[in-house]
Amino acid sequence: MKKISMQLEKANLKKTKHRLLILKILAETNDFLSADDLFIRAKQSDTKISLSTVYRILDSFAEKKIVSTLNIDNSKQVYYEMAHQEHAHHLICLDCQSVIHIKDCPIHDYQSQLSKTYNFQVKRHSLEFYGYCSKCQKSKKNQ
Amino acid sequence: MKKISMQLEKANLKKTKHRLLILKILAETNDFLSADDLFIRAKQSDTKISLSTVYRILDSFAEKKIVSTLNIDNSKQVYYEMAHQEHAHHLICLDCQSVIHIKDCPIHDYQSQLSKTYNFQVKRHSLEFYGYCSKCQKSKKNQ
DNA sequence: GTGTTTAATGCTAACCATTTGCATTTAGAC
DNA sequence: GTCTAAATGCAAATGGTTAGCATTAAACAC
Ligand SMILES: [Mn+2]
Ligand SMILES: [Mn+2]
Ligand SMILES: [Zn+2]
Ligand SMILES: [Zn+2]
Repeated sequence: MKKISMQLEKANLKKTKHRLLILKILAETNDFLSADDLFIRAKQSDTKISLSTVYRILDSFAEKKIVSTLNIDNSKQVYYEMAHQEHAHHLICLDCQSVIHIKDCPIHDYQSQLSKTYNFQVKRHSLEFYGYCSKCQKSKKNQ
Repeated sequence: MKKISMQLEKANLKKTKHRLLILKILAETNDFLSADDLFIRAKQSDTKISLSTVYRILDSFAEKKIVSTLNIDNSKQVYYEMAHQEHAHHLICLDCQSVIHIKDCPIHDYQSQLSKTYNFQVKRHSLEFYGYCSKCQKSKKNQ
C-alpha cells in the first residue's frame, strides 16, 4: 500500500512499522474503533506492540488530521476513524456499532444564519445520528 | 421554590436536601456543569455533601430525564444541564464555556429522509456548535 | 555499509473522572 | 413514635488514558 505510507510522508511522521500497521487497520475498517480495539487487532499481526504506543500513534494521527475522533454516545472512551476528505456525519447503530458515513452536511446555511443571529463565531459542529441499522432492526423483530 | 420539589415528586424520587440543592443549582445556571462543578457549588451551601452523592443524584436525574448530559468536545468528563422541555441544541464557547440554547431543530425533515434512504431507524441525534461567543471574540481581538 | 541524532517504543506507575462496597443515616409510610 | 427501603459518606476500586524513563530504531550524513 503506497497510499498509506504516503500519508505519513505528507504529515512529516516517521514511517515506523507500528504506524503503518495502525494506519492499515484503520484503512480496512468502516466503523469507529477504540484504542483498545486497535491494540487487539494490531497484536494479531505484530505481537510486540504496546497499548501506550497505540495511544501515542493515535495522538500523532489526530494532530495531523489523519484520524478523526468521536465520543460514541456518552461512553467514556474515544473512538477513531480515518479522517474524511470532506466534512461528514454518521449514522451509528446502537446495537452493533456499525457506521454509515454521510458525506453531505445539511446545516451549512443554518450555521451561518446562527452565526449572524447570535453573533457567535462557529468553528465547527458535531452531528451524529443514533439508532438501529437495517440488520439490527430485523433481528430485534425476530427475538 | 415549589417548582423544584415538584420535579422530584413527579419523578418519584425522595425529596432529600441534597437532591433539592443540586436541582436548585442546575435551575440557576445557564451553562453546562460537571459533577465536580456541582460538588463545589453545593459545598458552599452545604458543607456535608460528598462527591459520590453528587454522582448518584445526577445518575438518578439522568434516568428520570430531569437533566441531560453532554460530552463537551473531546474532554473525558460529562457535563450536565437541566433538561429542556423540547428537543434543543447548543452553541458552546470554546473559550469561556458559555452556552446559548437553541430551541429549534433544523434537521427533522433531513432525519426522516435519511431514515428512508438508508433504512436506518434513527432514535436520536446530537448537534452542537463550537466556537466563540461575542464576548470572547472581542477579548481575543484586544489581546 | 557505519556512526550519529533524535524520535518512537515498551514497560510500569501515575492520573483522574467515575463507580462500588459497606456501614450509617434518613425520607416516607404506617 | 416505629419500620423499611432508599440515600448518603467514606474509602477503596475501576478503567481509559497519560507520563517517566531506559531502550531501540528511523532518518540522515558520511
Ligand atoms: Mn466517517
Ligand atoms: Mn440547553
Ligand atoms: Zn446494527
Ligand atoms: Zn465565550
